[in-house]
Amino acid sequence: MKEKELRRSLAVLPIGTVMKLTDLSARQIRYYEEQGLIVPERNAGNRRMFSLNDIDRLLEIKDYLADGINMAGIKEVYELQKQRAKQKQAALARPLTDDDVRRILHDEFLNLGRLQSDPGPHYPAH
DNA sequence: TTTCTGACA
DNA sequence: TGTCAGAA
Repeated sequence: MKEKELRRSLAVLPIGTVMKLTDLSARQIRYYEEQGLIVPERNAGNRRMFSLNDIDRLLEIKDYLADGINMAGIKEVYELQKQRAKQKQAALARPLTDDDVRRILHDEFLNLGRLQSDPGPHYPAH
């Protein structure tokens, strides 16, 4: 089941294709890269080449934005995601304690409410 | 033709 | 975020 992950990580899509697949503008896609939300590879001609994983990532970002979460918030979401990944590795050697799980679920819900974009008086969270 | 970077009436 | 310029 590793071949699949490998294929999804192959950067073979030019930005034009990504635009159609994600319905995002080149401007937005490039901006998200500046913000470190995605890290597409570059080909010989300095052209961005995206993988299927990048597509999923962009669609995910799109959803967060639709839910009223700003760039800073999305960054935090991914930062927490990285921490989550490290914790899983540590979990192999030392299984998560009830306290770990509780703390993870804690800031999980806590964030969604705290990361709402500043100018939005609309709360779809209800 | 497509994409890249930088800049802003 | 859109959009234009100038280059590759």
